[in-house]
Amino acid sequence: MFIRLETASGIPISRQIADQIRLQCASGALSPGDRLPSVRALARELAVNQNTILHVYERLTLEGLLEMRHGDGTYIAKKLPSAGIERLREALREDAERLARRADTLGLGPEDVWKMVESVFQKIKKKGRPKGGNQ
Amino acid sequence: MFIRLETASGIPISRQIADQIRLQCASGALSPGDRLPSVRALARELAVNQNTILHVYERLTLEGLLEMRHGDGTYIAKKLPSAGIERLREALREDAERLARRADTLGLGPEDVWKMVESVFQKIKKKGRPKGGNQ
Amino acid sequence: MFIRLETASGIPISRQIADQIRLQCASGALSPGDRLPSVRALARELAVNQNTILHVYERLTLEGLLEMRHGDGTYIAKKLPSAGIERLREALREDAERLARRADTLGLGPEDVWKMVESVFQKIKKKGRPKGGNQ
Amino acid sequence: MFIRLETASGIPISRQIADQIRLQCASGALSPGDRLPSVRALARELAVNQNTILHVYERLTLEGLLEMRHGDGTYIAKKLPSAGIERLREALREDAERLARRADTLGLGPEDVWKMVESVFQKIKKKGRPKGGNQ
DNA sequence: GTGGTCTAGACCACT
DNA sequence: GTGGTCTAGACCACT
Repeated sequence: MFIRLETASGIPISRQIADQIRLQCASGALSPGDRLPSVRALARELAVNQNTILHVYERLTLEGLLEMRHGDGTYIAKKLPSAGIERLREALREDAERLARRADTLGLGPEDVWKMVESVFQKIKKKGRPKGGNQ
Repeated sequence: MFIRLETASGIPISRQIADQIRLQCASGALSPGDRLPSVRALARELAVNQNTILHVYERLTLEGLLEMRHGDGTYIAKKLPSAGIERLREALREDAERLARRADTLGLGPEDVWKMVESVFQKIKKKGRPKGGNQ
Repeated sequence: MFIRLETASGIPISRQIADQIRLQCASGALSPGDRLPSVRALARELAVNQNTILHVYERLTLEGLLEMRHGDGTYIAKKLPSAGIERLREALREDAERLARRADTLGLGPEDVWKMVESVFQKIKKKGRPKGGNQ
Repeated sequence: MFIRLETASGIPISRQIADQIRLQCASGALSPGDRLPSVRALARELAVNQNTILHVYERLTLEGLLEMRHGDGTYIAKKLPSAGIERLREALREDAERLARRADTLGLGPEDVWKMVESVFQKIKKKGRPKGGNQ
C-alpha cells in the first residue's frame, strides 16, 4: 500500500492517511478482503506513531470500511460503503478549480498547469501503475 | 479581498486564510499600503470567530507581511517579505502533482484534469480578474 | 452526569463510560441538546486521562450519539440513533440471567438476590433520582 | 465443565473463563482432584485460541487453584486457595447493585428485576443442577 | 475556556 | 506476531 505524506500541507497526517486509504478502496487499488499492513508496520514505514495509525484504522473501522481482527490483522471490509468513487471525483474537481484559481493569481496560465500535471502522468506511466488508472 | 474557505478539506481555516492573504500579496492582488478588512468585518464575512482572524493577522504581522496599526487598521507592510512568489509557485507545483496522482488513482487521465482546469480559466477570463494576474 | 467506574470488573473504563452515556441517552436522563462535561472536566472527575475521555466522545460522535463542537463543547446530538432502549433492556435481561446462575452456583437462592437488588432500590429512592425511572 | 462466554459484554474472554472456573471451584461444582478438559479440548469447545486457554490455566496454576501435570493433564489443586467463596459472593453483590442501578436508569423497578431473576431459578430447578449448589 | 493531533511508552489480550 | 487500552504530556486550533 502506497501512502504519501505531505508534512508541509497543514493537513493532519492521520487525515491524509485515512483519505488515501478511502481513495484506494474507492478506486479498486484495495479490494474487499485485502490485508492492510499491521499498525506497527505502517507506523514504521511512514515514521509516525503507532497510535496515529491505530486511530486511523479504528476510525475507518467505525465507518465500515475496514475490519480489525484482534490478534490477526486489519482487512478491507467485505462490503463497500455507500459513499463511492463519484464523491471523490467531485472533490477532485473542486480541488482542481481551486488550483486553477491559485495558478491564475500567481500569474500562471492553463498551459503552465498542464505541464505540471502532464509531467506527473509521464512519471507514473514510466514506472507503471500497480492497479487501476487509464490512458 | 476574496477569501474562499473549504471546510471539508481538513486544512485549518486559519491556515487557509493566511495562505490566501500571502498569495494575494505575492501576486500583486494586494499591494503595500493596502488596507485589509477589520478583524471583525472579516470574521463576520467568513463566519468565523474574531480571534481566528486576529491570530492570522498577528502571525502575518510577525512574518513582516502585515502591519497592525493600533486604533487604525491593518495594512500590507511597505516592503515585501523575502519569501516570494517563487515559493508559492513551488507549493502550487506540489499541489498539482498531488492532484494528478489522485486523478490517476481515480482512473482519470491527464486530459480529464486538463478539462477541469481549463474550464476554470475560461470562467475567469470571461468575467475578468479584479486585480493583478496575467496570461 | 453520573458515571460509576468499576475498576475491578475487567471491563475497560472507556467502554464503561461509553456504555453509561449510551444508557443515559436511551433512558432520557440525557436529552438531545444537553451539554456534556468537557473532556478535561470529566477526565478530572473520573481521575482518568483526557485522551480516554476524548476517545469515548469521538467514538460516540462517530456513532451519531454525540456532537463535538470545536472550541465550544460536546452535546447530545439532536436525533437519537436507531439502537434504542429496548436493546438495552434485553441486555439487562441477559445480565440478570447470568447473575442468577452465578448466585445459584454460589449456593444463593432467589430471595438472596432479591435482597441485594431491593436494597439498592431503597437507597436510590431515599436520595431521589434526578430523572426518569419508576417503581 | 460449563463455561458461558458473552462476547458482547466487553469483559475479556480469558477473564470470563478464569472467573467461571474460580466460581465453580468455590461452589464445589469442581472439587480438588477433578480433571479439567485439556487445553485443546476446551479451546475447541469454546471456539477460542489454545493460547488463551493455556494462559488461563497457567494463571490459575500460579494462583494455586490448578495444577498442571506435564504430559498428563490439568487438575483442581488439592487444597483450596485462600481466596474463598465469600470474596465471590461479595463480587456478586456488587454486580447485583450495578444491575439494579442500570434497571432503575432504564425505568424498571425492583419487581421487574425480580421477575427476570426468578424465572432463571425456576428453569434451573426444573432440570436440576449438575453438581453442587443448593437453594 | 473548548476540542484535536501527535508522540512515547507501558502493559494487556488474542491468533 | 496481531490489535487494544491507558497514561503523560506537548502543542495546535477554534469560541
